[in-house]
Amino acid sequence: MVTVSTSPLAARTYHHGDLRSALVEAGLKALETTEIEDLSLRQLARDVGVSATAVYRHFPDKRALFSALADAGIERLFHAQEAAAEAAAPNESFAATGRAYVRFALANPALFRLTFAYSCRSGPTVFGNSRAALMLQDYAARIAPDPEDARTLVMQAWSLVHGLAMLMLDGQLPPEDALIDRVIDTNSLFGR
Amino acid sequence: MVTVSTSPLAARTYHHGDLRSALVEAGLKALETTEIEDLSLRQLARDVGVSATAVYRHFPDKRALFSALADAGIERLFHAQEAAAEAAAPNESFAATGRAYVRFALANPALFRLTFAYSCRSGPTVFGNSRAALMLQDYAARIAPDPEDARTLVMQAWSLVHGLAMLMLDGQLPPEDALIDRVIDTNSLFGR
DNA sequence: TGTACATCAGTGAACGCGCGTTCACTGATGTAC
DNA sequence: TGTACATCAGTGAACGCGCGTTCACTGATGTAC
Repeated sequence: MVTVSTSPLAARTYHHGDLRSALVEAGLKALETTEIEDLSLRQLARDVGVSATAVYRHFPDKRALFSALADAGIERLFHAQEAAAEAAAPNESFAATGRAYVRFALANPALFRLTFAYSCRSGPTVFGNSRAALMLQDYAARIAPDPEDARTLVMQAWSLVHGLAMLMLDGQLPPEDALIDRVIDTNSLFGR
Repeated sequence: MVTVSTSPLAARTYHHGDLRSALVEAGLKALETTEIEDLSLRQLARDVGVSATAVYRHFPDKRALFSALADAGIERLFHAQEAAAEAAAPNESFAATGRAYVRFALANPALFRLTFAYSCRSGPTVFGNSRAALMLQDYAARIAPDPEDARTLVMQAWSLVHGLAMLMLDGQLPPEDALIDRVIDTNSLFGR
């Protein structure tokens, strides 16, 4: 990767794929160390080695760029949950996906926040319609045969993990691993 | 209340109390119609009818001003919960406080968000130490005799209501009253 | 095979914006003697 | 009772800041004939 050069072409830091995905990658990278409110369109353009105006060839405005980051965030969150489910014992996998949700939030605080701040208006990839949500609905249907009960269970489980994640991110609850395990316990909560 | 005038003294919109509380009041008022990121120190000063620099006589910086707003938000949230508990049947009052928490968030979205965004570093009034939290601990101790269980129950209940509130605020779940009642159901969740 | 032309992803300069904060100041108020 | 003085909540001008977005442009690429 060429990072700095006087030649306009070599100054670009993206070689494979187009500028669009390079910007998204740079955004994900930046969110590892930057708060949402300090993340700017201009900075991402700088990171990629491109003028700020070049961004407008690929996104209508800043919001659209951030929405693309939110989509990527949902995808990553889902993969984290999927991996956790596969690693867990079958009767523990429901709780495992919930715990993975919270741990993902703690590991990627800025991305997690941006995901929920920008996904709601981004169109078809609202979390409620994502693959992660479908997985959750699957689990709920297995525990609660009645569809109405299952739907309620989905919302309860989602609220529980989302609330725990937010409270820990906001410093209201200590972000401790043991605490996550204790709070997200399928058996004690949604008693068998 | 004098609102506009060429006389410097009459231009002030606060008559009773000091500028500090006038600023907090103006902030609470502004949060009814303004997003957090559009709320500025300068605007609040303008609302009160005072120069921006006057604010610095009462708050070291913008963060401190916003933290004062967060404190006021916690207080209001607690009162909403308290009122709901008193209005409910005794065996329903635990759920009632939780439902009031969510309804408060929906009724005061910007204030609710600011409360949690700014209370964590504001010092002694972190929500975890507030009167609202004490009330919650009371309920939990009544349901779960074991102190460890009670502590877990506190965090589960808080996470549930906080998560539901955030998901509804972020447009991930529809902000419907019936849904709040169904999700926050003490009996089905923390079964007796 | 060569030429004319459309396309389109980039460029740099410029725009207007409101912000948080600092500075030296003013002028009313209260108090000590 | 009058005077000198400290206090302190206000003032307006100014600072530097980086932002999102618009504009007219350039220059490489591909295609039609």
